[in-house]
Amino acid sequence: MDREIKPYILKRPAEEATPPKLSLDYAKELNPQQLAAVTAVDGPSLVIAGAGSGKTRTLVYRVAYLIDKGVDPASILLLTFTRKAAQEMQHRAGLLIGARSERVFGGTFHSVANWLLRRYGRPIGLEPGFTILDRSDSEDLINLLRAQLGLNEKEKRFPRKGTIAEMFSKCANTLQSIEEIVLGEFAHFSEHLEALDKLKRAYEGAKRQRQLVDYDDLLVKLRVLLSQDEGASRAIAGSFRYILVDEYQDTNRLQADLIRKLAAPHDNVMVVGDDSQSIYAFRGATFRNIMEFPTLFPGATIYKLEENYRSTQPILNLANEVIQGAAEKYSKHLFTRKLDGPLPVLVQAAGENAQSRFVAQKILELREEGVPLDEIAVLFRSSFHSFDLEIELSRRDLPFVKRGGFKFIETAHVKDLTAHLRVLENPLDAVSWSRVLMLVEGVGPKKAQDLIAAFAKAERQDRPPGQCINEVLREVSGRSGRGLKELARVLEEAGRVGTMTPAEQVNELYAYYLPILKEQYDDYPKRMRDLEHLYTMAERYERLEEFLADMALEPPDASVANVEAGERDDERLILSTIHSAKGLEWQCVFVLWVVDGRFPSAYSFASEEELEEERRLFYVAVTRAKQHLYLTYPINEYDKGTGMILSKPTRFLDSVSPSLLETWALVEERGGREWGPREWE
DNA sequence: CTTACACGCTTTTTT
DNA sequence: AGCGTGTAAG
Repeated sequence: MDREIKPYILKRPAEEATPPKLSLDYAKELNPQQLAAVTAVDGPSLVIAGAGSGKTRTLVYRVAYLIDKGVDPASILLLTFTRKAAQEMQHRAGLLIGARSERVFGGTFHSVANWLLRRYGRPIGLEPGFTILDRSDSEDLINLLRAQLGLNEKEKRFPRKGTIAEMFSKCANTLQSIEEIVLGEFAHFSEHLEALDKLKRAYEGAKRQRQLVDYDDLLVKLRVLLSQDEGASRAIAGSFRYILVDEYQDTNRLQADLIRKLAAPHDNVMVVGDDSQSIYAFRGATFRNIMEFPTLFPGATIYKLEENYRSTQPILNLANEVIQGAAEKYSKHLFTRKLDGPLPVLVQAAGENAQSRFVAQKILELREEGVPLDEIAVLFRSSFHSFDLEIELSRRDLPFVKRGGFKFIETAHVKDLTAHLRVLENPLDAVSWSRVLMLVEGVGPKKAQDLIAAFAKAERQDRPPGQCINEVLREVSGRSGRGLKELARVLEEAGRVGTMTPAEQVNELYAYYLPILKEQYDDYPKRMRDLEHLYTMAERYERLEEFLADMALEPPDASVANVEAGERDDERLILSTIHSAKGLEWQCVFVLWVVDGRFPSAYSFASEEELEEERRLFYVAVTRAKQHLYLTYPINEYDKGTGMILSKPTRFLDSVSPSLLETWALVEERGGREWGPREWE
């Protein structure tokens, strides 16, 4: 029997329907200053956007406006501070003008440079499969070379690997020589200048030879490419006709120069930022970029966004007073129409645990009052400042996620497993090789280096490098022989080109690594779950190269334990370093450890410039709050680092009029409960 | 000569 | 918790 077949129409998603042309009423959706910036004509423009003044909104509408006017989305370059920010803007632009926005080229400076270098980098000696070194990888490589050059003979105190990496990084980001950096900022190591210079050359040579690229190199090499290879330079600069840069106050000299070069053919650059929120000087950023933009791009138009849509007047009053003390800034005056709201509160706690208990208790109260948990954030200067609070929150079953600080990808077991993936992708990667080899029983630093040297020797033109390496591994006899043969087997298995997805490769290597993991860590069950998490992340990729690059450039910031704690409840409290809270906002914000010595950190006491940066950091923290702001400071805390007893609130409140703050002191409840949670444990 | 392991010291912020 | 250093064991 024949059945009648009825057609059922599958609709195209709404976004793909023909988008309206210039249908947005820009004048209605934006205030006059925002509108002026959004509809600015071609040429350079600088948007000074105070905290909460609708900076993202302005950028999103600008993108929409350009596309609406007929600009090809693919010719718009949107440089943001995190890839998340780029995605969010693309999404919001999509809501305005449809799917065309997806073709906007957006990301961080580093991810854009990564993309361009893989595509155009050959002329300057970069193969598309190059490996990105994260900070600890580059430290490891520096350490290796230092040993090889015999520079760790300890006659005089030689800088640690971390310090050396910092020096090299500063050179790259501030466009200065090693001599300028050492004499200027590390004068106590100036006697080692010659050795450091030699080490720096060795480091650069080793990276070049082995197709390794550290974070700074991504930018440095792009700059080299733009100035040395005319073909690539024309192709790149020609494909971006409009450049938008977010968070311009946190760019460094190198990045400013890149923008200058990318925009050379047309000068269509709009940079957006707030000099008062510049908080990345430690990695070479300088708010002078924003001050000097009009010099770099003569004829730039300046727009100022001064209406704050985020915070109440009492919070803004405090913020304005705090930043009043800053030495150098574009003058701007923030105002709001939300006149009423509670005064910010300065809370004195008898100690760190009292502070934690206050925060936890207050959060429970706020939740009773109807404030959702994900509208509350706890901010702090340094990642470890929240350890005690984290324990307190777990005890009370308050779900939270922590942002900033230690990254998933940086944990030892995840690094171990990815090192295996990386040697498959780039057999020249000596840093990963040494990590991989040292995991084998009976192999230490010496044998690992010998093996890596043997790989280079065994290499022959007529065969793939992996094969030569495996032969070397198989020939080893003695204590480590068995382990190395096993390693060769699994690498061959996982390395079959083209037949395996990244996820399958992870799986293969996981099976090999598991016994090593169990041997090494007592808490291996937790770590196993992290590695399974790595597997699910790998499933999203088709190519190993892409997976590894993304892991280095945009590492997921929570370890699995945290994520799970959060997923029990879709509402979760945010704990975050102030740096990671940049650009975000909450109904209620707590700032921990607002005590002189922690905030500003005692490290910054010596330098006026660093103190200024801490002040701006405090300003950023305060301006995250919409309604409620609690600043807490424990007293009588002994600081091991400096030997000081910390008791005084941050100096940034010294000049603030008392009428702008409520002050509370915590008192223990009398009677019933004589014990604190500490003894109860 | 190497590897493995124990102990004390120091710890900012991140692409 | 991780790094560098010193020491015992292979």
